Amino acid sequence: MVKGKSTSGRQKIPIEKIPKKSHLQVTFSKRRLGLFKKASELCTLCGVEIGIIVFSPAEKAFSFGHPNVESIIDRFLTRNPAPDSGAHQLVEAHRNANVRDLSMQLTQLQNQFEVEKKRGDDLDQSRKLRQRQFWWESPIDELGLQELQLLKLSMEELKKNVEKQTNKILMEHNSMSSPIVGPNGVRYYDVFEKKPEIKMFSTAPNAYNLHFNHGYL
Amino acid sequence: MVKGKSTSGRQKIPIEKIPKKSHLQVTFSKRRLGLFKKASELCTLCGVEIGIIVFSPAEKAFSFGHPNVESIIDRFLTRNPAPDSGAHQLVEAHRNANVRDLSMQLTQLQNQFEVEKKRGDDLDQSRKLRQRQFWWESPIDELGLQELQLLKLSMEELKKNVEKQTNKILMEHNSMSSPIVGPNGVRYYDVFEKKPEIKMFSTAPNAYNLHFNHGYL
DNA sequence: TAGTCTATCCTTAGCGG
DNA sequence: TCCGCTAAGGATAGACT
Repeated sequence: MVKGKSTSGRQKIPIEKIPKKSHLQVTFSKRRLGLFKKASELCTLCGVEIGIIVFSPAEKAFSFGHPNVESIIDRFLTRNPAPDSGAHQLVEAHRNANVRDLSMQLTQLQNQFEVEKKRGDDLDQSRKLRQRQFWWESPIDELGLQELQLLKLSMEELKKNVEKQTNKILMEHNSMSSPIVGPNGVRYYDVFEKKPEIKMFSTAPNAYNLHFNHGYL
Repeated sequence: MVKGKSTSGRQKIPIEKIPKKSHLQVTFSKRRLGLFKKASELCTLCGVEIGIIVFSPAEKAFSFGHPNVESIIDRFLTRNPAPDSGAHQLVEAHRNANVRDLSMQLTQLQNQFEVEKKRGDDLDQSRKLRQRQFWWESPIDELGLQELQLLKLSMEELKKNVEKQTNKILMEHNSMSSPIVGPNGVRYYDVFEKKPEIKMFSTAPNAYNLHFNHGYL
């Protein structure tokens, strides 16, 4: 879409029953989530316990509770002695215990779920970030001229460095008595118990801010 | 009061427990009222029934309810708008239904959880796989001799290909009338409405099974 | 403890996909 | 239905009263 004034932005609405069903449904969803979010923030900020119950226009029950709705209700009813027989309350309490158990499992699982979801999202995002950052890994025919030229220069630089490194390793080998591939199947690079310590490539000139994985080029 | 920067305006605060008691108290009051106001608006806008219970840090209970908290709680516990006058068995049945609901929610969430966890694990694994597969992206001083030689050959190949591609694009440009950078700030490669269709690098000889991201080298 | 003010930050109405 | 976007309107942290 073109830049200019694409969408309309928020308008003021009077606080009265929304006549249009579809609007009402959307507003209900959004504001219910907003309400629960505010409640959750209040929980975290002030370390308090909150329970919310909402009956939707379609008589469906939504609830929010920290740590869980049942226990809040339980506590509230206990503090406000309801018109109930004492014996009945005992039974009630017992039953609530079961429900509490379930609710607690639920809440706990919800938390784990959030954590896992976030992990997945983070990984996804870092993958996307990586794709943007390492533009030169795109299929070559999708790169532009400027990018190709940059890549070419960087390649030349890198090639020189690789040659240097190769020669260096070869020279080190020539001054050693052990063979490149040992008789026991020892691979040639197993003989480097100490890796060369000079990070030759980290200070390469004309690096053009490209970097291989860890900041080297 | 004078115009110039009299008071400080809202600052962002992290959503975590407020350490300072006095701040916490103020925030609790303000946000509790804000929460109740939001709830009231939701009631009016959508014509729904809401009950909220908040236990303050000082264990004091605050509640909001439309039409009133007790009826909401009752309805929630029984999932039945009718007051439990005599039909205790009915209430019982509804309560059991409530538990069943919870169990179902739990099961459902457990399934979702499994799915999300798997997604996370998969992403993680593919990242690790990628690190093994693209060994040549490791810091250069960690590569062995054979690997370096391989890399060098591949680099020479790649460099040649990049040169070819660059020249091709340059030649295409020279045979066109439009300038590389247009007067309106059109970037040089915007003039390619059709990307070159030949995937020159996908059939490059001596590719040594290396590939850039999508199988090209 | 509660109310006011202001500069920000956050929420969400209206659209579009 | 649910997602995202944009910008107007609303909520609120901090300071003061």
